[in-house]
Amino acid sequence: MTEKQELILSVALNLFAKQGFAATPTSQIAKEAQVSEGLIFRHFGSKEGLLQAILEEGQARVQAMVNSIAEETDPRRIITRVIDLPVQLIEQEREFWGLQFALKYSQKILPSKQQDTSVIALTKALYQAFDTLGYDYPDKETEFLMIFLEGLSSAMLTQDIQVNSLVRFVKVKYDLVQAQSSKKTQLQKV
Amino acid sequence: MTEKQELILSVALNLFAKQGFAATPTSQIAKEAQVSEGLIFRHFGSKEGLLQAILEEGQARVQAMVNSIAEETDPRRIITRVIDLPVQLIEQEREFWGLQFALKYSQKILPSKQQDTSVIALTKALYQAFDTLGYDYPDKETEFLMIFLEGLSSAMLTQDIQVNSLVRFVKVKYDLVQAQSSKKTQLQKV
Amino acid sequence: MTEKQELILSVALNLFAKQGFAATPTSQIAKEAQVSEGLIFRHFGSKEGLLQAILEEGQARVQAMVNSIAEETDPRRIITRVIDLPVQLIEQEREFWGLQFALKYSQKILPSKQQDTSVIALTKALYQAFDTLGYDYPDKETEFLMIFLEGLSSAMLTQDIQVNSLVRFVKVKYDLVQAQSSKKTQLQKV
Amino acid sequence: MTEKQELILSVALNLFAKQGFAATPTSQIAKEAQVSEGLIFRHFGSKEGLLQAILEEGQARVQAMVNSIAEETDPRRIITRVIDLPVQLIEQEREFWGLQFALKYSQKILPSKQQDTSVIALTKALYQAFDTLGYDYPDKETEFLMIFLEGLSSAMLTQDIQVNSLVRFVKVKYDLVQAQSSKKTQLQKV
DNA sequence: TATGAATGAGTGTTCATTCAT
DNA sequence: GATGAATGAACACTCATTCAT
Repeated sequence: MTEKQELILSVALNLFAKQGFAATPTSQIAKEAQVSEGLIFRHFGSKEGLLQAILEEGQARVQAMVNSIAEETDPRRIITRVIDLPVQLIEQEREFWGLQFALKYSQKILPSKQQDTSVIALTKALYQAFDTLGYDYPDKETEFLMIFLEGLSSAMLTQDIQVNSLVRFVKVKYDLVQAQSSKKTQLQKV
Repeated sequence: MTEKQELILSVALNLFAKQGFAATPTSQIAKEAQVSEGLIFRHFGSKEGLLQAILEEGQARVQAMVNSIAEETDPRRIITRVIDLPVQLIEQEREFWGLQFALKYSQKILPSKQQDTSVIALTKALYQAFDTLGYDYPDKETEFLMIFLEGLSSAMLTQDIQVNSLVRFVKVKYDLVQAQSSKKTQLQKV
Repeated sequence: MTEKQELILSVALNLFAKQGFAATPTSQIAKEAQVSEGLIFRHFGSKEGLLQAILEEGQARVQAMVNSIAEETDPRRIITRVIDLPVQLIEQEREFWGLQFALKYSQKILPSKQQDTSVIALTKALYQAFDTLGYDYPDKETEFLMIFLEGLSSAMLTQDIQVNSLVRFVKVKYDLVQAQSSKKTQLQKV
Repeated sequence: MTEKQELILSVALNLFAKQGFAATPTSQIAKEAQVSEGLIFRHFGSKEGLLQAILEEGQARVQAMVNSIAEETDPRRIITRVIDLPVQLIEQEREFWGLQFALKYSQKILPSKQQDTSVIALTKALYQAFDTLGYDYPDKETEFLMIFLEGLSSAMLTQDIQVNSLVRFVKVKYDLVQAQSSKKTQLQKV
């Protein structure tokens, strides 16, 4: 991966995230990266190929974090880290994840099996954690949490929310940290 | 709103949902609606105007349901109906909501104040419900549930999930229905 | 076929014949026809489609002449008219035939069954003429003449030849006209 | 002419013949010859220069054969060999001649004086042969035969014809071989 | 109201050619 | 000699939009 290739990738991610994939002409990428337009096609074959390269680079980083979580043994720690994951990812690479979400609904991308792999690994780890902790419906519990986290990611990207206090609130729900007050919630462990 | 206008709107929604807004040429809409391309512009001014019209028509229907929920007085009933709302909406108008989600991330959305209005009304209703029921952090509880429901909507649109059992699971968590088994969950009411 | 369509067709034939199909950009056709480039694609779908339209228009005219020959009954008259055909065609529409020949070798065109049809009809008519006249190998005789005429067409398009005297010479060979001198050729009727 | 130069020439001839000159990118030639694209330009200066080199190499081979014919003294033998020439050339180097014909009509040809030279030499030899044999219009006779042979070459390249029997038929016409049957043709020696 | 011919700015992509190494 | 990254000028084609009828 040459220097210019990295440059193109980074400029393209910027623009795709800001303007959307379809709305970003390759000519603009070339201009802002100060390379010829042809170079994009020499290296990535097509605009779509460029997008793939961006996604693959990002997915590699996700996979590393997911693997690290899957290796944990303490169930509480697994759940905690899964809850923290979207916040970390999005804070580190907000643009990448904005693009990722935009693509999910745009009929453009078959989510590159790697993403599926991450999600599956995460799901499995969560399930075992809930199971170990004696939750009665660990599968539903897992599904519930995963869906919430998808919503959370989406909200972080599109709204102004106070993530930290919300995350803490969730962790209290799952008994991962002490509530600051002594009061209990009414939410039940099903 | 003449017959042809309705026809254009309906064909356009179909195509936008299936192919995406940017990827659907007005020529295709015209052909499938069997009207001339010029007519679209005479009626809706621009392609963007056509999109607005679709969105507004849909929002009107949402607003009606939201208002009906906001008029409820029983807090449990409010929460129940809020939880049921996304399922109802998406089952009734899956195409419309697919488009709505696609737009949300596509930098395209001029968020049509009406949508905000609905969300605000819903948020307020939920907050009062949780407050009435004595939840300690009704604001966080509201935020949590709203975000979960956003995730749920998204999951319904992009994955194959068993909504009914999941929704029931959630309702048990919020003590809105009896758990089928006698077991309790570990989730705490914060 | 609107006025502008005809205009495009005629300008395109001019340019294709002069510069070759591949070497003529649609932008140049548009500019010289003083229409927008998009109009070419609206009417003919693609550059290739434009070429097809040109060829079909020309083939229609050929077919008419061929049919007229095929209806002749006098064998001498048939042969005479077949010999005269390339000269007439090329003198009338030199550009069209230049294009036609260029295409034949350019791997671009499958010669549009209509052309085959004309050739077959001509071949059949010639065969019957030679047969009627008692030639021993009317099939070979036909093949020989057809191939000569192809060479003649080619020569008319690429060289400066005195067609008239050459054609007369050929007609004498086939005993269709009187030799101007009394001498005989040595060419044999096989 | 190094080994790599020959390799490039041969690959390029293959591709030009198969796909046409304009439709063959230098990148493809480089890839199939397993050399860098730059090397083509170092050796041949330009794509056009590459074509010239191919053409010249081929012409050299033609010239040799033509010279050999021109040195014949027996007029019958000259005519025979001229008739056989296209068959031999095309059977030996079909690709080269396919390219040659394609170029002839493609407005591309800078007719490489060498080709003219061959044709002129052939024409002169034929003329003398016909003259010696007492043909009344040796010039017309020559022109006629040359044009037929051009048609024959073209037909060999574009159609499926039985060349051998046709060539034999022609030779009988010119009284160069005995007809297989005893019948005579009606073709006259003008 | 309704048509559809016409526009023109833009899009992704190709390709012969150059040049630093 | 040989490479391959890099260029930039084209190219075919698309599409939202306009307008005369």
